[in-house]
Amino acid sequence: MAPTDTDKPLIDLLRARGQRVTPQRLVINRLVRERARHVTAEEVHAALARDLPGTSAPTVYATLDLLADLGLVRRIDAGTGATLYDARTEPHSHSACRRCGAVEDLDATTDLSPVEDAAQRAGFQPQRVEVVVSGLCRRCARARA
Amino acid sequence: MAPTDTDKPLIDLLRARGQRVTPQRLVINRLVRERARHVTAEEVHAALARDLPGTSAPTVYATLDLLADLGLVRRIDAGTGATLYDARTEPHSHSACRRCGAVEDLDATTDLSPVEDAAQRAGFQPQRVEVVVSGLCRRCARARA
DNA sequence: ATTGGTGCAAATCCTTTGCAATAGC
DNA sequence: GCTATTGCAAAGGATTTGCACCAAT
Repeated sequence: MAPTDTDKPLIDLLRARGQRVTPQRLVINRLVRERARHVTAEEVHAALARDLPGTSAPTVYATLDLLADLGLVRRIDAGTGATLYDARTEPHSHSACRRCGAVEDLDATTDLSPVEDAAQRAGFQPQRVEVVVSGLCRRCARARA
Repeated sequence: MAPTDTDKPLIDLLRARGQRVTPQRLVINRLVRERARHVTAEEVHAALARDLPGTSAPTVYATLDLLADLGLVRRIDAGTGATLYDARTEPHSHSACRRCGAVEDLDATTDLSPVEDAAQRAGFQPQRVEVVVSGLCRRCARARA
């Protein structure tokens, strides 16, 4: 498993936390990055069948959660059934189609600090703010008409 | 099943859509309203054991979704496992604790129209915007320290 | 050599589906 | 009476757990 540039941040973070560098972690990290955004655990698992056969579903889930903890990926709960993992970690919103489940990025500049402030005022310790617009994607809106 | 004031809006909406007025629908509607906010389908089902024994889980789910369709309740997907149903339908944000799963209302005045606009620009037909702040509630933040 | 990670299988949790029986309209 | 709703049982999908083995440090 020769280290690549993609691996470096992960390796450093793992070492810093005294956690182990395993092929599963490296490959899953690569997969999430090279794929289109918004992958499900299931999609990662399927892709692994090629790159690292024998990898188990629990390992995929554990590793994706680890990457999220490390800040390398972002978890998205768009209410479409499966949790999505996004290699794009900077703040952005998502649209989620109620009918087909498609989730897309939205580039909107909204100041969400009032929401975080409200949370803090309530004694809550905010870590992340998620904005999901639900409705109908272009295709499904057309199909309905 | 003597009609109450709580029932009226539901009855009117059902009639308008040619749908039937059933005891299950009336009671579930009442329950969601009289309880604290953010009830799960499971909680409603449990409460029904008292008010209308024998009601099935599928009926609870179908009815809550119907109420959401009618605009009488709001579905909330806070990423805490179960879908929540909220009798408070006007726009407001939520905080969701990563550790204990507690979901609370947040009263923050944020203009979310830029997000809706971005969605529309992308050809998406927005129906609702959901804002969820995830982090640690007061209790869990204290417990961790 | 330690012990954190992994794979396997099974369990759990939430929700939906298929179908016959029931009850609104 | 017609057909939407219901209940039952069972299936389904996503994720987690328990435990023995393996491999990174």
